[in-house]
Amino acid sequence: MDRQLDLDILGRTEIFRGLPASALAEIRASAVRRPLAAGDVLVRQDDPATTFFVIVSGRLRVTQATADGQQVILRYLGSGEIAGYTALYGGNGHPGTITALDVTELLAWNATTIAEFLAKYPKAALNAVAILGSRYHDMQVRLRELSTERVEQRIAHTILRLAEQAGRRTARGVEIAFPLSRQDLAEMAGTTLHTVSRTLSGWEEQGVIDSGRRRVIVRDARALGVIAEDEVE
Amino acid sequence: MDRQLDLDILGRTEIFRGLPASALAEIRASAVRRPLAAGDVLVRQDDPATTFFVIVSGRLRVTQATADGQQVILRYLGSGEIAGYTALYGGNGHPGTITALDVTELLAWNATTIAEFLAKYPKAALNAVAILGSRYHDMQVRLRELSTERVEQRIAHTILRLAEQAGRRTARGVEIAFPLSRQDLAEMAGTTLHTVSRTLSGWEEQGVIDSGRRRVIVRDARALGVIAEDEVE
DNA sequence: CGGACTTTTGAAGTAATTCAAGGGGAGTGG
DNA sequence: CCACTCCCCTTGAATTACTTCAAAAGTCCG
Repeated sequence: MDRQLDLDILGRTEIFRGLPASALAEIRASAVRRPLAAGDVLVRQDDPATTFFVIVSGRLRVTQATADGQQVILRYLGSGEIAGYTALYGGNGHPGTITALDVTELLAWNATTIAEFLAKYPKAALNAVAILGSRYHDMQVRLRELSTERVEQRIAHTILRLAEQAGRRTARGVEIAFPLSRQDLAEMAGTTLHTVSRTLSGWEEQGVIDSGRRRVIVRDARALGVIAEDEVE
Repeated sequence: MDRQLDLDILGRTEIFRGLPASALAEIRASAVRRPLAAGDVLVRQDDPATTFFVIVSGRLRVTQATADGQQVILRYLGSGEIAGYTALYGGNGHPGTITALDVTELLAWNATTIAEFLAKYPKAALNAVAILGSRYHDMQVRLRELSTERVEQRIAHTILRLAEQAGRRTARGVEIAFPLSRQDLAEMAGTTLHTVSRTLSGWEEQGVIDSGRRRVIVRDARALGVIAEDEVE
């Protein structure tokens, strides 16, 4: 029964979507459940990529740090998404540190098992191509934003993206469904928490957003979109 | 004979590496040769991704532009590399504009053909996973650099990367093997041509590099590495 | 040798960071 | 239930790294 549940879930993940039940059963048989508590570290930056994960439930954050401790948030991961993609192709080491934000449930395989599975079921390999292609695409867009936009636009784009990815409709607007501090936003938008704080204060006054301690609610997504796109002249 | 040559070349490309000769012959049979002159545009940003390319010889540049004309150089592509990865999985549209820098020779397939090929030969799909994974990885590193480093370090990292990717040993040092203007460097490092010019002038005085009109030669890679890594305190 | 790019360099301006201090909420422990 | 503590957030003021503006000097190519 638990098995059955997992098969349904597996069949809806981005990597195993579209596979026949027999394949799902096979991959399920070699999986290991891995529960995490909030704050647990799943993999550390530069660790060898020996394990591949699929997120059953919960939320994780991927960060990359510099030698002197500054860090950048590369991505948030939610249920159905993969973690530890480097294990799919024998890459060098994990590009970042992955930390659980909530209680999180994962399925885990070792790198060789998953690689063999991709070779056996082309659909899974094609899913992997699509996942990595679209993540690559996202990064290109973020890189361009970081290069060409001013801070206010970048913060706006960051919030819009988070709202789309993890937004929850509420009475007051679209709320980002996990705790998000000023510091977190700064590490996504490439700025400082001070600038984020000042910017959000301004938007709050204009009624564009609503925010509090580690909480952001988008009240007027359209206005935020204008801020994000508006080129200054 | 021409066919034979192409099979050898195909077998050495990042996407078709490791495939049996029969598979290579099959993929060659459905390929179309596509020659480009310097300056030709292969695909335009946001165009639907209908075609997939492998570079036989030459060099291309991938840029992404904003609505108001600012642009960023996402990547340079050389022989053996793929272009138009979006066609591999039916992604939305090309993330950037791809322009030939030299006379360039490509092989082209339409998206459905290449997708079927990946499904038929898992090794090719796994190669694609590795290619996209490593490009994704590169972008994560660049994003982190752009977020946390100051301009001088970013320019140093950019030049070191280019020297590694397209460096040619010469008597005076490692020369970047294609024309590279201050503007180009600025669009890779996220700054302006003025700042690049000033920075290179300084390095030239110190004997770290040698440069001229659209030319950069790294004389002292170690010194450049120190500049790139040195955190300011 | 003319003309179009590319590069250089100075000077002024500014967006955003850094420095600094204080305030407020949420949770904990007495 | 109140007080204490730890984060997180806010806001001013000073600083600065970098851009923008401006002009001139190279350099390559036809």
